[in-house]
Amino acid sequence: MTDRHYGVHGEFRDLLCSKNIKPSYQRLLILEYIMKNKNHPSAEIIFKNISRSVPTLSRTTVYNNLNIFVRKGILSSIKTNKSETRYDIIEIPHAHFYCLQCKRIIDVDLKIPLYRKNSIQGHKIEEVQVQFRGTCRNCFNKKEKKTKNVL
Amino acid sequence: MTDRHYGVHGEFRDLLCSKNIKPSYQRLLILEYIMKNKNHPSAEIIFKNISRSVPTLSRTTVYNNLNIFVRKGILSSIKTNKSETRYDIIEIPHAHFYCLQCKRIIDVDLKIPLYRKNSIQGHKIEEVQVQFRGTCRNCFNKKEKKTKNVL
DNA sequence: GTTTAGATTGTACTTATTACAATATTGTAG
DNA sequence: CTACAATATTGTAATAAGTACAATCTAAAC
Ligand SMILES: [Mn+2]
Ligand SMILES: [Mn+2]
Ligand SMILES: [Zn+2]
Ligand SMILES: [Zn+2]
Repeated sequence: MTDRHYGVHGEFRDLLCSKNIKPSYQRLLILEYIMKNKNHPSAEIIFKNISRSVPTLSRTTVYNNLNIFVRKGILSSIKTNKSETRYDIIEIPHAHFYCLQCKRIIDVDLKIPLYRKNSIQGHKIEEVQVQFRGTCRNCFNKKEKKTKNVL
Repeated sequence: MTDRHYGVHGEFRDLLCSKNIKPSYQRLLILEYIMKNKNHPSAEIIFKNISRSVPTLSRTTVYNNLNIFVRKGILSSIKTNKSETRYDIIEIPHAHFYCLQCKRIIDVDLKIPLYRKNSIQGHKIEEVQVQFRGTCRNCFNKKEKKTKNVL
């Protein structure tokens, strides 16, 4: 909105410009949110959090811009068990662990040659997603404790 | 429905029984469809195809039973770019290629040690999904042809 | 300051899926 | 065989995530 505000987001501003996306106020806020909260948020979570400080924000704006960011290769969209889409910054390739209990998506560093292939069995690869599903460390420990208490 | 019909599906019948699922007429048809059409169908596709011969079939039955099959470990649910869930038999582990053009999900044989791990970084793994996205061989060739014609 | 392209907003709509209650089918015990 | 209980199926209504679209707003170029 103001020049001062834009100044604060210099880094994100440059990223958007480099991808030919006009760095609007809302776009910067959305990008900033994802960059600073690397927890693979959904559109709804992003909307709720930003609209606390910007009550005029529209859900449509969030959806629109997330789609633009994905198309332009800034974000990747992650689908889990549930029906909602979640978002992650595209930077160094990594895998994800989706916890069926707490619904968190946890980064998993995994060095596999897969990420470098640009075609497989004749099909042209644009993106690779490796997703584990199960019970995360936290939830597993909690369950263990409960079991012990019962004994 | 009839004993005769059950007989035809002996193999699928046994599979369901072994998982403690009652082998109802509808369940056998759904399982049979997925087993015989290994093209990762959606609930809607399964519904449309089976209801051609069984017009009384309800969408809810299809959804219910697909969910049961997933919970019991007979099927895995695959999420793509689009919002619909697609289904695959759990047998030998393999990866998938999702074509962004024709929306087909193509099996990719990929021998990676990943499949055998049962935990990663302390998180308990129940399932691994490797999904490539891009343009499949078919669609890529079609595009090539078009480009040639233009020249 | 006007113009104009593009961004945002709010509402209505779509699509996939689930909740739920009524009905139907099955398997079992008398 | 018949009655009963347990489970499955069905149809409708509801939900949830996301998209279409038209009106309004913004910004930056002239
Ligand atoms: Mn991540
Ligand atoms: Mn497959
Ligand atoms: Zn967890
Ligand atoms: Zn294709």
